[in-house]
Amino acid sequence: MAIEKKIDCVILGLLSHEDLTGYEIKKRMDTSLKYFWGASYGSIYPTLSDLVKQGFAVKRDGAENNRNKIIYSITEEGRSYLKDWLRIPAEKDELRYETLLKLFFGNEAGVLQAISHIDTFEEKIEKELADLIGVADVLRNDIETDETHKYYLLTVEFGIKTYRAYLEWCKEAKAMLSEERE
Amino acid sequence: MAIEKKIDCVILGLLSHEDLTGYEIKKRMDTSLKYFWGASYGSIYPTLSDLVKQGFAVKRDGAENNRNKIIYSITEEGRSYLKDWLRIPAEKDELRYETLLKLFFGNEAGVLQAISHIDTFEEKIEKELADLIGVADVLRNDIETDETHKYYLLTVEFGIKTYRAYLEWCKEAKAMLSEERE
DNA sequence: AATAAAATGTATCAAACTGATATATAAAAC
DNA sequence: GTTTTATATATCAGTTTGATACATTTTATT
Repeated sequence: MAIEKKIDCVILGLLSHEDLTGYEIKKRMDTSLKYFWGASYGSIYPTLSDLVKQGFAVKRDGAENNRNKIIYSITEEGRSYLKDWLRIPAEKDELRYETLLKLFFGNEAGVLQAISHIDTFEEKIEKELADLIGVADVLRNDIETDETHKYYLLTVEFGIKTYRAYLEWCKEAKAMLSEERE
Repeated sequence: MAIEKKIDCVILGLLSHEDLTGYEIKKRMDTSLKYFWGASYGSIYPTLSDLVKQGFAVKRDGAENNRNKIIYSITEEGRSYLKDWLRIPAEKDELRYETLLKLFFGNEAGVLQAISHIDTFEEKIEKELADLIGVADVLRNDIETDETHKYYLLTVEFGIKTYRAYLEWCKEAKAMLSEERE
């Protein structure tokens, strides 16, 4: 039983915390995980079907009150599969920054345009850093209540550290580019 | 003429510096660009054909001395397309770190395994940081000769800054996890 | 000099994944 | 009372990866 797709493991990871619908899984991706992982509906829904077929998850009808939703739970086999995946070292840590790409080819467009790209990046990072600091504060408060939050906080602190480094770089990069102009 | 695929722009960007074969483009991806962008043969060769069809590149037979290789050059139309793309702000800066994913679900596997993932990450980053520092030294020396190297250096310094932040985080994260154990 | 190994070069393909979109209902806001 | 937003499932064309096949040339080893 080879450990293949990452998306399988991510969804099982989320289901190991709590029962979720496909829609809720997508929400987790777009909030808690968005700084280091992403997934689209086009991968989530088919994967949920596969997980059920493989016996790693079970679905039940969640029509309790109102809406026709499908709630998924992890099985023992699923939890064991997840643990196997967690044991093996991470294979790939990848960054894909269009900002750096445009900067790399900056000679074609000139200094002013390069500075403009850095400005845009800086603003975005400042906003996201403020967000992350907020999340970290909340997490530090209820870290005693929920064990999983300790690990969650670790990833948030990774974000805060690197975003601060990004902002330092923005300042230095712009200074370097500006001084070239004189 | 909408600006669609990123891979088109990356290849045109590389061709704006120098004429290249598909194989050489892949090499650039795996060296100069690898810290912030990647591409596979499966996207490079078909894209080169498309670029020729669209008139953004021309190919010529490079069988001068020995090997049957195909050398691609950017056209004026290609350069103009590239400039258009460089003008518009970056749309997506994305991080996809499996290490953070495994850490996020760390509660399932425990503190020791989390520390082990951080150790692996730390070692990899230390190696890559040493690499980047070497590249930066080389670039700073010939920055006068080649204008494009100024922009190249900017992206390398981004890497150095963030990798140092990563290493700081590794230490703090491990300290936090270790103290929890007592 | 012979042979093995590594590098250069083009090319394709199944499988994975994204981004967009379609559809429908329920809750909230105006 | 009506528009807008949120909840919820689902699919699909187009993009991209990772692996592999194939062939030649250069470098390293014996």
